[in-house]
Formats: sequence, C-alpha cells, structure tokens
Amino acid sequence: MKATRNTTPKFEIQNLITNSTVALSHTEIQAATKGLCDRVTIYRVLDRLVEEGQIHKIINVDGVVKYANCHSCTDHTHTHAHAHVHFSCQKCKSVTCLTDVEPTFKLPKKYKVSEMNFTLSGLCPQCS
Amino acid sequence: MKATRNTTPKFEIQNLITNSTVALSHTEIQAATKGLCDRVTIYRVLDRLVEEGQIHKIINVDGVVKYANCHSCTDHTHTHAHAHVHFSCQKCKSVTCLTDVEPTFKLPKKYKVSEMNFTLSGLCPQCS
DNA sequence: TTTACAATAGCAATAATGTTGCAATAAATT
DNA sequence: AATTTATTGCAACATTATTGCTATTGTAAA
Repeated sequence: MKATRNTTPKFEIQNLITNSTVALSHTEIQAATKGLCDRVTIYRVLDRLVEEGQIHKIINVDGVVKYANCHSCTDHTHTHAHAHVHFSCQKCKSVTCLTDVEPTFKLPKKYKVSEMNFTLSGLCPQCS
Repeated sequence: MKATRNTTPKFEIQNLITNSTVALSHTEIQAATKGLCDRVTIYRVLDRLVEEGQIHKIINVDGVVKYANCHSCTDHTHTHAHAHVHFSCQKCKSVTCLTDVEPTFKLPKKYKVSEMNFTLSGLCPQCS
C-alpha cells in the first residue's frame, strides 16, 4: 500500500478531532483551523484519516457529514466494522458517539448485514 | 393552514413513490418522470408531500437523500414519529423500509429521544 | 547531509445538489 | 365566468464536494 506522511495539516486535523467530544463537519474543521490549509486539503486529509481507520465518517440525519475519532477501535483498518450508535441533538446540532449503547433486533431473513447505523435524535444533556 | 392543490406533478410523483418498493432519490424521480416538470418543482412537491405526511425523507448512510411513502402510518401529519428502520444495499444502492424490525436498546440517561433512525447496510435479497 | 522520489498541498475549474425570487399559470371556490 | 392564491417554470445563486495539474515537502536511501 501507499506510504503515508505526517504533515502539519494532517497532524492538526487529527488532533482537533481527537480532542473533540462531538463529531465535526468539514465546515467546522475549516473554521477551527482557520488558515492552516486549503479547503481541498481538509477534504483529502479527512479521506486519508478515514482510509487509515483513525477516524470515521458519520452522515447525520440532517445530511451533514461529520467526522469523529475511533475511540474504542483497536482495529485500525478502514474496513473495520463500526456498531455506529450516535446521538444527534436537534437543538445544538451536535453529534456524539454513544459507544455503550448496543441495540438488539431481529432481522428478516435473506438480508446480509455487514454494517449497522443507529442514530437517535432529540435533546442532548446540555440542551434538555 | 395553507390549502393544498392536486396538480399533475404532485399526483405523478406521489404515484411513483407509492408504487415503488424502494425509496427514490430526487435524481431517480427526475429520470422516471422525464419532462413532466422542472427540477425545482420536484423538490417543492417532495417538500410538500413530506409536510403533508404522505411520504418521508430518508438520508442514506452514503448521504443520498431518498423518499418513500408512509405505508403503515395512520397519522398523516408531518410531525408524526417514525421508527425508521431501513436497509441500504451496498451493491445496488437500493434503500427499503423494514417496517417489521423493532430494535430495542437501553439509552444512557439525560438524553431525550424524540426520533430514531436505524439503518442496516449489506446485501439485499436480490444482490446476495 | 544531500539527493531523489513519491506523497501531499495549493489553486483553479468543474460537478452535484439544493435554494430563492419573481413573473406566469392554473386549481378550486364563489 | 371571475377571483383568489397555490403552484410552476426559469434564472440565478448557494453550498458542498471532486478533479486535474503544478509546486512543495516528507522521508528514505546514497
């Protein structure tokens, strides 16, 4: 595979995401790193970090794309499965990963599930 | 509230969605109704149908916005809650509503949940 | 340390998707 | 048939994401 390099933009963006308690959008990252690098570079760094399994991509229920780090993942390949359980606050628009929640369900046969995405919407502790 | 009118675009689009076994995107609707009406009209008709509670909007895990009719909904107000359970096929990109699946979970306190969105990804019966 | 190579960044252009304003049209009520 | 106003079409604009290309820079080898 392609060798990866530690550049300033990559370092800063990964730091930002790691230290954030909520998932961040491209726009939010751009605002937080103001002038660090080009918009396009942010897109490409995010792609690379996802590819490396350092962070994961979340499509929120409102369609906004956000990124969060993989706290509880020991397997850092981009193919590793997430039991994505997220909470999306309808007021402050924050998206957080609820790593503890483990939903159970019974699936109709004939479907082959490789990934699950579970998002709850409502009010987060700060907003309720 | 505002009076709603039964126009040709609205009728055709609602028909299309109702008769489809899978959720449809704006692009797919535009292709299927080729020349029926303007792009913008489709957007507005979809908004109206959602507002009226005739259909619901689904943001797929890949970020694509799709629409499906509310089969099992007796309450046709746009505020009615859906126990959104969807299956997203990674091969044919189809999105279907699994109305039978009822996931259970235990939530960390302090969160006030008003809606849930549960999407399973993998291979649909046709593709597996 | 210097050289060399490939990965990465910057910039400009383009694409895809969705929104808004406004004049023209047409559905529904009288 | 006339009136009212929801709806349509069109053009312009907005946002978000992607691509091609050249310049730069990290990193490993000489």
